[in-house]
Amino acid sequence: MNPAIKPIVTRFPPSPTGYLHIGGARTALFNWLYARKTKGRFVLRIEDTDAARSTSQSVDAILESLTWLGIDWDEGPYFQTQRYSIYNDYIEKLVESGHAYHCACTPEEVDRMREEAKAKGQKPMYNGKCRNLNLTGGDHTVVRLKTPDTGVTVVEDIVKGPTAFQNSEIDDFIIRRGDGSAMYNLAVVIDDITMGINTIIRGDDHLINTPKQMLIYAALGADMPVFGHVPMVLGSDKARLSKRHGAMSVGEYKKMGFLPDAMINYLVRLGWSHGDQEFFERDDLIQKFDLEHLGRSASMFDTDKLMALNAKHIQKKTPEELAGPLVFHLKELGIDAKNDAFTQGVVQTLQPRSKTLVEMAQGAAFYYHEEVEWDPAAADKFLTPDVLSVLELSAERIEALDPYTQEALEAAFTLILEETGLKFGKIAQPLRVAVTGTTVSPGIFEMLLALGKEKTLKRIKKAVRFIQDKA
RNA sequence: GGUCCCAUCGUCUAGUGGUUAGGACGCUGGCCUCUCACGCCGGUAACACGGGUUCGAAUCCCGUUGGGAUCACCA
Repeated sequence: MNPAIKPIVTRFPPSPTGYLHIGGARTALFNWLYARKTKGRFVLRIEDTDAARSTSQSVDAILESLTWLGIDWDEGPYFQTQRYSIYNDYIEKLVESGHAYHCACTPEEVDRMREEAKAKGQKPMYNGKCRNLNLTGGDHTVVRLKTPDTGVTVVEDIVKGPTAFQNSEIDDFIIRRGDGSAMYNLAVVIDDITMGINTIIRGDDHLINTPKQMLIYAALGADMPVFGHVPMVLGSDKARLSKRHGAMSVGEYKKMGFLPDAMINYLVRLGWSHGDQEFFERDDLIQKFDLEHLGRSASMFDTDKLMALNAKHIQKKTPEELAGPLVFHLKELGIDAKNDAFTQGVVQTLQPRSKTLVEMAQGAAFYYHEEVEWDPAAADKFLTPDVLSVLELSAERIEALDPYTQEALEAAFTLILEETGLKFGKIAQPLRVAVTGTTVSPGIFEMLLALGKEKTLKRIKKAVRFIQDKA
């Protein structure tokens, strides 16, 4: 198949009944990647025909999450609620061609049929009562597809392999409700046909719908798309991912300080592989993604691994790229920061030691505070009379530094060490506590540099006074 | 229950008849070191079970077991 002649067209069709969750994001990602890789098109379609559960807030949230992940669409979003007349045209066609028929049976009647069938140990199916009655429709009449009684429908699934379903297992399912609205299986097929979708990658909870949908394609004489059903993402107890497994919406992961690139990297590896490679950047992924290496078995979501990947992506990014998102997370901590040279300097010191942006923001807080806030225990242990003179000397030497660079700082302390005969370990912790307030921080020199001369001096001097007062 | 799908370290996976079964996360020993990290070196740990096919099976077939999905005038 020459892609120049027949471009790949994929789609993502979320139901706006909640936020974009992890599993949905992964499905969207697979479709998007495949479209991008093949230079095809990616269509976004909102399946909002369930009026009771669909909300516009959900639509907004889903669009926002996709945008955050960097998954962009070439067409849409289309809304199924705006396409009812299209579905009806096709349903009429199906009735006229004899592939579908009106059915006047009430839901109660159908329930009874199912009960009776069950009682006889048979499958609970519609018994085809109206099948050959040639009803012409009317109030509360539904339309059913006339499905074959014999033979098999084989889904040539590109991830599961060929999967056969006995047509006798498929009953004459409803394609249009009594109120005139189209049912899911019909709407999906008509949408996919009219939108030119030729590659459908979706969760394997849809695998059982597929033969029904294929029957509609066949009845319409339409080209069959390529199907690929990827396994579900499970929670840590191997049950389908749900709220009780913790965060499941993409938005929550943004709040927790994950990078979109890390999310994408993690999600794609959940069910797809490229040999031993674990770390992928966007462009690399678009280039390497394929359908051949999609996995067939379900996988569990593992936050630890996401975390590790996030740390790697944080390390790979430039301070410029990270400063913006960091500002957002600093704001969450009540810190007003800007994406400027100062923040970028801060980022640089924290990059190798932050697994998330939240962690980075917490580690960065001390840089922004007007006054140092010492951890009592740390101050008690390290801001002691025996380091008073070194701290004073440090302040003196730092004050004289011009220019204030990391090299100059290192040189100044090398000299102090020589003069005093102290080991660096002796003065590093007191200095760290004096300036940051805690015993944990980035390396002394890079940290003093990022903090700036003025704040550094102010804090060391404050520590000196603190020790003097204590004495 | 019927139908369908799935099965390699705890987790994500590589593997497509012949490998000391590889990598990553986690856990862990060590190195590095101004703290915490990063990084580097090493360790731990898997082919669910039973039958076949084959000179030879993680790889192919069947069964068992165990998971999952689905059985609507929801999507």
